[in-house]
Amino acid sequence: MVCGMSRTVDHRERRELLADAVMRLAATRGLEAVSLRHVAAEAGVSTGMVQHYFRTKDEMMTFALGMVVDRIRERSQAAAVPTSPYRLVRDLLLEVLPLDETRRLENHVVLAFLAYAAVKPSLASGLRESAAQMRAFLADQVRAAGRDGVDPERAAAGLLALVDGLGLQLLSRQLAEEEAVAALDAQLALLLGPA
Amino acid sequence: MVCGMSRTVDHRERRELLADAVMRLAATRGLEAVSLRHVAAEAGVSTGMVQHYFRTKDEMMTFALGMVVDRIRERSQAAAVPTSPYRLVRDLLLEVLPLDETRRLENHVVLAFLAYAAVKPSLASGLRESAAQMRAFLADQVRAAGRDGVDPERAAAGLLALVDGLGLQLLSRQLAEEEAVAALDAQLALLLGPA
DNA sequence: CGAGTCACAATACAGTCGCAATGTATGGTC
DNA sequence: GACCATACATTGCGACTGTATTGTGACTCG
Repeated sequence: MVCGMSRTVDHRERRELLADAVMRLAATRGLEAVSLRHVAAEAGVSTGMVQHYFRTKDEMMTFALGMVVDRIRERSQAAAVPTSPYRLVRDLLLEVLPLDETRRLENHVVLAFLAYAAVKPSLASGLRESAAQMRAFLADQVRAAGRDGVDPERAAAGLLALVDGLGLQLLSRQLAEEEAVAALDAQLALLLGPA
Repeated sequence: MVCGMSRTVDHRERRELLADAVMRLAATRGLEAVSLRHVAAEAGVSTGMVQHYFRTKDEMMTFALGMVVDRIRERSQAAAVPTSPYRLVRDLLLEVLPLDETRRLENHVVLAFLAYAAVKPSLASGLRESAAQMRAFLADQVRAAGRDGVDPERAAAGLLALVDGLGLQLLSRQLAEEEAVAALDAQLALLLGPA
């Protein structure tokens, strides 16, 4: 081999395997339960291997968070089939809400990291960028809907906040899934018309 | 003294002193930095004293969270001067948002505990109860406003979610304070009329 | 066919954790 | 003044943490 890549194993793949273990641990037992040994046990490998692929715990955490964020983003984009702005926005936001077990897991992880990122600003940048991206997209769609009397930027920010809050309440079981969807639909009807 | 109260010191007061230290630590360095020793150091006392007033760390955490929730609730009630439903709701929700440093601190703590409570359900009950209480109040006010076409329960849930999300984005500096207030006002105008 | 790099495993280490046990000083009760 | 519960302070312990170090096969390259 000429390039400096690894010889027989796929680094990325291994790191994602470990990050999956991080995610499961964080979601089921909290971020504080995420230690190198626990991650290794959860993934069924030795702690030495974890250290081999992540030189430090911070590196592991950052990678895991990035992976979760990427997955959410990818799934959101996959759900965005170009129909009406209304459907586009609705599908996108529904994809972000924790309405099934895997998304609950992911949102759980994001929440844990969000609380953690308030202390470690290096983690927050990824979150912020991803949110800004989605806000811009939402604003475009609201603008395309062309309802007069609504400021697209403002509406997008409001929608994003609403979805964040709904996700929060879904995670803590304060809201049933239908209620959350209904609340979102009501808001969409107000902003984008009853179409 | 006849009653079984403590002799010279006020238990409640001491516990609140320690819980204040917990809150400062949680807000500035994260929940994971909250240890008996750190709390003791932050409060300027010995770790033995912390143990004297809280038999276990869990007890300390639960008390601290309850204290924060109570403070937020008390301040909200204090802000509720009976004028129009619109003003009532607006003042209440504005009081919940992290718009100054102390409220940032408190919201920060609530967020940290919220992430933690997903794992320890015993902590979540207090949060849930407090939220349900506020939701009922909001629904009453929306009903009193009597805008037709809006379901009060649904609108209250939506408002609560919106405020939660706005708080989240304020904490992570994704939103400026004026933007958050503007988003809230826009939503209130939609729900309660432009009054 | 050495030489070397990669992928991992195992262990050691210094530090911190929650918690329990113990010591002591101080006030109230009789 | 004897007695005792309260209010701390101190110390120690076992478990656990992240990280550094070292060892060991396997595979590649010259």
